[in-house]
Amino acid sequence: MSKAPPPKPTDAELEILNVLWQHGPATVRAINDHLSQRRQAEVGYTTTLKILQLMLEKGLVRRDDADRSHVYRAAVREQETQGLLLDKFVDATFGGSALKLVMQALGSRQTSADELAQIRRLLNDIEIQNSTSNPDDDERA
Amino acid sequence: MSKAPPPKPTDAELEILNVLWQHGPATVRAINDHLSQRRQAEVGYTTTLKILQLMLEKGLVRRDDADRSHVYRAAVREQETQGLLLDKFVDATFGGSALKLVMQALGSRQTSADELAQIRRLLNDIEIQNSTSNPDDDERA
DNA sequence: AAGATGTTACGAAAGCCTTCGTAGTTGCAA
DNA sequence: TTGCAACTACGAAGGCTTTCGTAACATCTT
Repeated sequence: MSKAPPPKPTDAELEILNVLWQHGPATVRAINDHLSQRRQAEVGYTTTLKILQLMLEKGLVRRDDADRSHVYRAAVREQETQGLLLDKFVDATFGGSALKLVMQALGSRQTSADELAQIRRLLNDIEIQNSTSNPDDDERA
Repeated sequence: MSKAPPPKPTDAELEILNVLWQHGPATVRAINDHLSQRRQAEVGYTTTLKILQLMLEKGLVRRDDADRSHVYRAAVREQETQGLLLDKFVDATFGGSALKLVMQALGSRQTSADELAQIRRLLNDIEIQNSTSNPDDDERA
């Protein structure tokens, strides 16, 4: 008996969320301009409006309708949402194995030395965390 | 002027491809059994059949209809298909940054020491490749 | 030969997502 | 005040995906 979990956004909804995450709260007009720029063609204004209205019902965005031009802002966090989508994707495409996904992402794609270094740093952090807070994992060898 | 590229499989199609990749060529009956087992509930036999017929039209599978029970097999490779889906997903969800995806996958998820080691090995391989075949990348520091 | 069983082909329904047209409203300008 | 421009709300169409029912056909058994 409480707030329903925020649902998985669709493609168009995710595109809008990306705009909101990147630029902060915005009017339909502003969002629509960003979308039109990001794509090849113009996006119908009412299309963007409609999707935002659906997103409002789903709880993906909030809006401030004090002014005539309503201002929308993301109601879900970027990392959480990405994590949710990632889970589904890993399940459907890689049988739930995050390792396979990472291997594929790094393997079949050119990765710069910079990025590799960042990943190395992350690996170190994770291993430190594993061995300090979780000494019984499987750290032999 | 030639063969159209194989289209992006839908969720149900991907599920079937996973069965075919894992078990090799199979009849509709066998595929349907696998799907029913993998899910909670029974999958309608004709549902599986229908999807396979659509996949055949799209070029995602081939079939041998020499026998009365046709035998289907994947017509697209696992790695290629996963790579295709991964590209779309990275674009839509992480703005095209494979690095962000990897960080998220490794960060918000417990990863075993085994897996970390495998990733380290892959990183080494990649760096070796980068520095041998591409000495001018950006390897200062 | 006849019937039961299993298989393919096909049509269609239901649901979801995206898109857009239209109507109604509000605010501003002349 | 009248008219124009911008905005919201809403309905509906179109497309795609998934699901299933039904019909037609082949195969095997008795």
